[in-house]
Amino acid sequence: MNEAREKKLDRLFHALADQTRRRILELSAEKAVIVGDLVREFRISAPAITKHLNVLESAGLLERTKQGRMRLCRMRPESLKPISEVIAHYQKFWTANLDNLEKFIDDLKPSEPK
Amino acid sequence: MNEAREKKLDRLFHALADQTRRRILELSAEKAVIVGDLVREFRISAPAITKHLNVLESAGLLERTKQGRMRLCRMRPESLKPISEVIAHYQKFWTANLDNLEKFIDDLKPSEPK
DNA sequence: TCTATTATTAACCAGGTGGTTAACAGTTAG
DNA sequence: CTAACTGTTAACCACCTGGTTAATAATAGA
Repeated sequence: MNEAREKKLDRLFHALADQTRRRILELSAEKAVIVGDLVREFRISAPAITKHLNVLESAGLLERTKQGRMRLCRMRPESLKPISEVIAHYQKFWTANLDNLEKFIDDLKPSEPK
Repeated sequence: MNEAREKKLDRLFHALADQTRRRILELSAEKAVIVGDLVREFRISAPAITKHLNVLESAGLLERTKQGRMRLCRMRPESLKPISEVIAHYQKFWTANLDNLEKFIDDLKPSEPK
């Protein structure tokens, strides 16, 4: 019943419970993206985008930096760790696909440090 | 842009974005639990619990069965798979802790089939 | 059958969410 | 300095959320 952690999870799950926000994360995961590009990508107003960015930022999922008169956004993937832990906690109840997961992890490894 | 899948993710993430609902899942993950016990566990009214159960059920996270005049609830852990996939998609961006994750998976395995 | 128990539905309420338009602020370029 | 561009803030709106109490439905037990 760690209250702070529970509130953080509230913010994380809520931030992810929206298609537009998940899309923003996807677009900003690999490289920083300009806010204006997001406004052009989605068919909603600039203030609406700003609000989504605020939600994502206050959940810790994204960080914004200034660059000239433009703002850059970049997802912080490691912010998903708490959710990953929650999910992992329940995976033991559906262990049927455990081998698949293990294989997936192996595929993920870039290369053996040897 | 699979619309149905995105809506399912909306419902899943939204259902999880509440401490009470996450707690209900925790309580009902290992064994079915009686609705009345949930009402007693939390300090909110019975109708409030019913609403939470509706949210969880419509997200596919929980199923209810009748037993006499009582209702039993049980979490469906495999319903978390879609979220697990989303998270896994981003884990490659925080591969620093990949070894820890791998170790975690190994710990999870009940025993080597040998 | 009549009563008590268990849970849901109905009706309502305060507060939050996601969208809008209009106004503002900061930065770059002429 | 002035004008244009980029993004945020302010004010507003319809709708949803999570809670309440009161009424209802369904089952069990006397």
